[in-house]
Amino acid sequence: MKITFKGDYALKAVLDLAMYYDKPQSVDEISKRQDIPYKFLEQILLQLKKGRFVKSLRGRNGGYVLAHKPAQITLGQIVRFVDGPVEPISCAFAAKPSPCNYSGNCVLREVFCDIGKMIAEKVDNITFENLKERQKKNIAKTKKYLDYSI
Amino acid sequence: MKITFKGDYALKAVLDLAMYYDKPQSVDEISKRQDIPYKFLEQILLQLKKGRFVKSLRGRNGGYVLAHKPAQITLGQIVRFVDGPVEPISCAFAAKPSPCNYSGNCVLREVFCDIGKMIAEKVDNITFENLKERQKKNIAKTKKYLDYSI
DNA sequence: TTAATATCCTACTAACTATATCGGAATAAT
DNA sequence: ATTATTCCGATATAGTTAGTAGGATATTAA
Ligand code: FES
Ligand code: FES
Repeated sequence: MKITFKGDYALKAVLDLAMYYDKPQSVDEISKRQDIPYKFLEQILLQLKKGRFVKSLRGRNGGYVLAHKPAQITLGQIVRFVDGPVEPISCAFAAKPSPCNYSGNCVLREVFCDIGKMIAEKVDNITFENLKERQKKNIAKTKKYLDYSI
Repeated sequence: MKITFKGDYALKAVLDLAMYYDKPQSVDEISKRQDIPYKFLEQILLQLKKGRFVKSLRGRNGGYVLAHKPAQITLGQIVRFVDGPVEPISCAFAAKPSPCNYSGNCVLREVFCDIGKMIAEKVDNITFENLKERQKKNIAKTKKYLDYSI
């Protein structure tokens, strides 16, 4: 699993939409809050829309909303959709593995598959509801710290 | 962690040298046994030599040998040396992390770091002695199967 | 001594990927 | 009509990947 800037931006955008679940957020708002280049984010959200992770509302006061509840979207889904398989090498892909010649008993493959499964289990068990809650706690903690320091 | 062809080839080459620990193996032999393009492998072995993972013997009857015992070389060392950090994104690099603006309390970073540590722990605890033993068992198993099927 | 067999070294290339930017069309609210 | 927004396709630029090419240098066997 290599997470590119694009993938990272996508995760941030989805998390942002999870935090503001109730009303549509414009590309501009997300872009500024998450510090993502506007035009790049535009592309990414369009892609996420094609993947049915978000919905859009066009025209004035438009923007994006999540297509599902945060608890129903996992980190793994977004990462796979934007950055491809989470396994470290193609012979270990869960979906469409392409092993080398010694395929059958390649020890490296066994190791790569182990690692792939570990990663998959992790990312498939983290939802954006989880992330949202953790984010809220982090913000509260920072606020507390700031309150004390003033 | 994304393992490239180059990284995969490097691992195969080192494992091959671990299997034939006693005498030097030429690029040609390794290339044929492991099905790696000759010229590419040449480059890779030179790089591994710079990294002090292998030693070379020049001239006729020359070749490469491991610079250390298989038990002292880990999967992680080779992967890092050839393909870079095993963490999935730069803000989670153990060596030189470069976090985003919300650095301090970025939940995504926490997750990425968790995953990075998982991967690191795995690859740092697999030595080429381990791999060699597993490989031998696999070969024995295949042989047994072939013996029965004849 | 010479031929054969090796490693060593630098440079080159073609295809692909990453990270955007640009310019405008379509849509909807005010 | 004006303004704010999404939508869409093209372009750009730099870096990475997966090699290949051509020769220099070292060692040894005949
Ligand atoms: S099957 Fe992946 S390295 Fe052999
Ligand atoms: S620090 Fe890596 S995404 Fe925020």
